Amino acid sequence: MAVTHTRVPFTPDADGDCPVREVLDRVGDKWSVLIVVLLGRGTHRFTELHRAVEGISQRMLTLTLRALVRDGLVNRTVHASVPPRVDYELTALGRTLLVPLVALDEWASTHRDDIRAARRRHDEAAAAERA
Amino acid sequence: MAVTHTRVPFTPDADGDCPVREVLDRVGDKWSVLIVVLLGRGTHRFTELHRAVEGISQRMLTLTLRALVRDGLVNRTVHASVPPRVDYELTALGRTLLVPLVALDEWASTHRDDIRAARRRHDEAAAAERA
DNA sequence: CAGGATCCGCCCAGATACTG
DNA sequence: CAGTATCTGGGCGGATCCTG
Repeated sequence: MAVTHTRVPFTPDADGDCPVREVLDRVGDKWSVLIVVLLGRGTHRFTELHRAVEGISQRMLTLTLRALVRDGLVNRTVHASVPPRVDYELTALGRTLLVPLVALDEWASTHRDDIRAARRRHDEAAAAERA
Repeated sequence: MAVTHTRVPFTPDADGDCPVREVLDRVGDKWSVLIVVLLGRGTHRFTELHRAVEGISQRMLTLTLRALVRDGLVNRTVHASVPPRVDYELTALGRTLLVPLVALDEWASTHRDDIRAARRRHDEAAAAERA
């Protein structure tokens, strides 16, 4: 490969690997962020999450949670009882992730109107173009 | 439907809409973040970006840039010359986005080893399970 | 209740060829 | 140089059915 010169994604490290990609693959995921933020408000059970996230399929919830557990962001606790009860909660690591996510949330809230306005302007300009 | 109670994605607004989704659809995108950060370092031409991002197809670069321009995050400037020259640069809005993105970057850099370790632990535990 | 397993459609992204 | 246009497949995610 010898990718010499300007490989410039987000502070790539010496290994030539990009740490941000690993994170973004999780953040970029449609559901992960939602779930992390939700769990930031407290422990939840599977079904609670299923209802709360709304729109997520059972399958996706399972897969997303598995990935989060694997990454050490979420703890899964099985209570031996009938009916079974499984609790999900953020790990310490997961809670630290909450900070930048909230920053992003605030940016989104602050600038959503700007983005919408920009889109409207852009689309109208494009429409005028075609006319 | 009547999803009254706990619909809890990221500070949903009165409209029932989630501003974060709009942002995440962009941030989550594999390339957008890379390009925004790249442009954070200065103006670039199409081909420069194509080389720098590395791995991105021409098509995806075009589509990504279009979306960013539409959202008012990036300016596209066509210089009437031969050969043609098109410059891309962040808008003021785009530069404000840089801040939370860098926060995320820093989180990623700081905790990448934690995540890797967690994954290793998880995978080894799973392997031991099967044995 | 908390998933696992399977099937399947659809969309997205890559590759390729062409153009102002 | 900076794109557009078209085809194509692989994968992601939903729906459905089943289990401890």
